Amino acid sequence: MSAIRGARERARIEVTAAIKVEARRQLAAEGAAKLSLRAVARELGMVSSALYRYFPSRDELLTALIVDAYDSVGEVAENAHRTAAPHGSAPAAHLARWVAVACAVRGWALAHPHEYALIYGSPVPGYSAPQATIAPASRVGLVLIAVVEDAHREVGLALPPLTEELRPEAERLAADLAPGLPPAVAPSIVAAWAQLFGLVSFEIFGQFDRVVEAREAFFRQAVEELGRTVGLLGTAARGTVDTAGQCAGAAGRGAER
Amino acid sequence: MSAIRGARERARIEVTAAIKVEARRQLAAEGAAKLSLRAVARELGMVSSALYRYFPSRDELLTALIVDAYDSVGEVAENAHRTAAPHGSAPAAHLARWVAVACAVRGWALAHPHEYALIYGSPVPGYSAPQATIAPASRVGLVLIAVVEDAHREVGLALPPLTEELRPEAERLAADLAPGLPPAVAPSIVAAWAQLFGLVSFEIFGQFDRVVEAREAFFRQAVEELGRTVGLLGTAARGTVDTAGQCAGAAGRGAER
DNA sequence: GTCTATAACGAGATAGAC
DNA sequence: GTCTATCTCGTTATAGAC
Repeated sequence: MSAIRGARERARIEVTAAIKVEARRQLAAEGAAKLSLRAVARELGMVSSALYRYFPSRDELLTALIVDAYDSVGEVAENAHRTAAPHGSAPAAHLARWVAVACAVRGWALAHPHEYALIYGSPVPGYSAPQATIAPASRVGLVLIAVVEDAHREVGLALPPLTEELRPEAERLAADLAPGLPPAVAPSIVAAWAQLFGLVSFEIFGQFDRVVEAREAFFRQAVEELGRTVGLLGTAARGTVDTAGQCAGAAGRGAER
Repeated sequence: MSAIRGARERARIEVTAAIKVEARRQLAAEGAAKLSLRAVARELGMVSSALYRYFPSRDELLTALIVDAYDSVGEVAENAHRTAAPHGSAPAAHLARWVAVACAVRGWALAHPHEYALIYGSPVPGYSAPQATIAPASRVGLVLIAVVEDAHREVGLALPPLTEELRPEAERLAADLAPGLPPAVAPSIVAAWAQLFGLVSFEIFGQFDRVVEAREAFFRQAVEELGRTVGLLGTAARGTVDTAGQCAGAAGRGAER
C-alpha cells in the first residue's frame, strides 16, 4: 500500500519535473508571455487537461518556475558566500566575499539568461506574483546582508552619513532586514543590491553589446567599488584589493545547475 | 500639386502616429511579445494588410516604438541636463546636475513603465534590434558623460585607481565614448550608467515592493553616491550636498511627454 | 503613384461536442 | 482523451478607388 503510494508519488514528482523542464525550454524559445499549458502538454505527448492535475493554472506553473529560479540563484549565492575566502577576517577578505557572491550571481545569470529574465526582467503581463515568491526572491539580498553583517562584527564598517530626510526609511529598513546593523548602511545595501542587478541586467539584456568588452574584469571592478561604497573596507585606508580569483570559480559553480 | 502631396504626407504622418499610439496601448496591455499587427489594425478600423503601407513588418513597428522610447527618455535626460543647476560650476553643482538627470530618467520611467520595460527590460523573443536603435539608445549615456566632462573641465575629477587588468578596457572605452576624459573614469561612468538603471528597474519592475517605501529620497541618495563614485565632487572633501530640489521638477517634466 | 480592401496561405491556439 | 470547427496570427498577391 505504502509502496504503491510511494511509486505514485515518485511518478508524480517525475512528471512535475518533466513539465517544468519543457516549460523552461519554451520560456527560452518564446518568452514567459507566450508560455502555454497546451504547448507544454503537446510536447510531452500529454493532453492539456492532464496538466491541470499537476499545475492548476498557467500562472501556477509560472510561479513554480519563478520560485525555482529564485531558489537556484539564491543557492548559488549562498554557496559562494559559504566557500569564498574562508580563512580571512581582514577587511579585504570581506570585500572578496562580496565580490564572490556578486560573481556567482552573474555566473548564474549568464548560464540561465531566460530564467534571469523571468525573475529580474519585465513583469509578465497579466501575471501577479503571489506571496510564495517573496521568500525565495529575498535569498540573494539576505546573502549580501550577511556579508555586511560579518564585516560589521569583525572589522567594523565605514558608515556613510545619514541625512535627516532618509533617516526614517533607513531605520525601518534596518529593523526589517538587518537588525544587527547600523541604520545608516541599510539604504546602501539595498541600493547596492539593485545596482548589482543593474550591472548583470545590462550585460544579459544586451545593453553592453558594442560597449563593454572585458566584461568579467569590468564587472568585478564595479562590484568591488560597490562593496567599498557599502563600507566593507571598514575604516581602513582605501587600498587595492586583489579579487581576481573570485569570479571564474564562482561563475563555474553558477553554470553547473 | 505640392499642396496635394502635402495633404497626403500629412495624412500619412497622422495614420503612422495613430498606429503607434494604438500599438503602445497594446504594449501596455499585453506586452511586447504579443503585439499584433492585426489587433492594431482592427482597433483602428483598418484591414491588416493596409498597415503594411506604414510599417513593412511587425518587427519594424516594434523598432519604431523602441526608437521612440529611447528618444523620449533621451530627450528628457537632455532637458534635465540643460536646465538643472544652471548657475554653478562648483563641484556640488555638477553633482546636482548628475542627480537631476538621474531623477529625470526615473520620472520618465515611472510615467512610461511599459515603454521602459520595452527598452530596458527583457529582450523581446525573436526580435533582434537593428542598427537604427543604437544611436537613440546611447542618448542617456551621452548625457551622463557630458555631466562628467563638464565637471572634469571646470573642477577636476577625483580619479579612481586604474588596475592594470582593466587598463586596456578603460582606454578603449575612453577613446570610444569620451576622448576628453582620463581613461580611469570611463569604466566608472559605464558602471554608474548600468547601476542607475538597476535602481530604476528594481523600482519599476516591483522588486522594491514591500522593501523600499520612501522611494524618491532613497533613489536620490543612491544616485548622489553614484555621482561621488564617478568622482564628481572632485578633490573636495566628502561633504553633504543638497540635491533635494532636483527630483520633483525633473520627474514632472518626464511625466509630461 | 498612393492607398485600401479582398482573399488567401500556413501555422498555431481555442472551445466544445463526443 | 480525441476530434473538429472556429478562432487567431504574419504575411503576400491582387484588384480597384482616389
